[in-house]
Amino acid sequence: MISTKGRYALRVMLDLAKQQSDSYIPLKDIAERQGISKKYLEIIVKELVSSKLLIGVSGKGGGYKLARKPDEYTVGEILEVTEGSLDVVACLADENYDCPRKEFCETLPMWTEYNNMIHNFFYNKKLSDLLK
Amino acid sequence: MISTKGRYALRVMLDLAKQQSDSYIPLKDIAERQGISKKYLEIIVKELVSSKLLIGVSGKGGGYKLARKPDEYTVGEILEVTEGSLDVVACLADENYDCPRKEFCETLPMWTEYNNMIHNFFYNKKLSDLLK
DNA sequence: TATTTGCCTACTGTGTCAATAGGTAATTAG
DNA sequence: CTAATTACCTATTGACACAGTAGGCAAATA
Repeated sequence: MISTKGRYALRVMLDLAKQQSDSYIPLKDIAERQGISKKYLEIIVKELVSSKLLIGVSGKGGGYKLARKPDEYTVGEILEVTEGSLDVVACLADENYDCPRKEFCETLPMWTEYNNMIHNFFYNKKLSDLLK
Repeated sequence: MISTKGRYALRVMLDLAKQQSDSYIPLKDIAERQGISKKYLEIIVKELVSSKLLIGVSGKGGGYKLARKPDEYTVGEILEVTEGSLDVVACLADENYDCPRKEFCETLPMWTEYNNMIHNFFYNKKLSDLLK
């Protein structure tokens, strides 16, 4: 399940991608356009800034803007910031977890296939692909 | 994220699929073979029984067995019982939720595509496909 | 200097996950 | 007929994440 965090993050990124001007956009404007609580968005946007996906500037005239061009983002990297990981089962999400059943587990191959499918799906989609 | 509930359910089904005899298998045996707490499995197996995926019989000589042949189950239906739903975003999982942004939402098409991909993946896989 | 804006810490209520605990009901083997 | 076995039922727990809310501090410019 993709949580609201990830979905909101994507909508913020798209909202900013549609602003053709290079100036900083206040979060208040984005929140109003998107119909999302500004307070809640602050949490999400903070993570996007610390992951260098957005640039934030304080003070009057400040706000947020994209750090790159829309076609230089994948949906995958945006979701990964807010969702933590796109891995679908604990066996694969936890790199240092060594499952004792992995050699003969009958379900692991399917989970691996599933995991790869999802990664391909989101990492082959650019932010710009969502703009119609 | 697929939870342990779903993953355990699949392993129970597979464990039973591998028993070629038609008799009832006690949960205790399955729990020991799979290395999963029997108490926890009870919860999961109960849901499988009430969904008619398994048949359970009480008393001495009782236990569980598959209700159909392994190639007559899809992985999707097994997971759906324990995971509640395979839908990946709230907008699509909730049938009677009418999102006011759906007509112009730029992310909805992607979620729909994603949702379809996952459904296809799991509903085109039979339980017997996991037996090697 | 006043206003705008991002940034920081903390808190809350709700829900689910992953179990555990203990008892009751059903069924058959001896 | 009785004792053993097995499923089934209700309840509880601790940990954690989600989806916010609240209030104040810091930065920067008009």
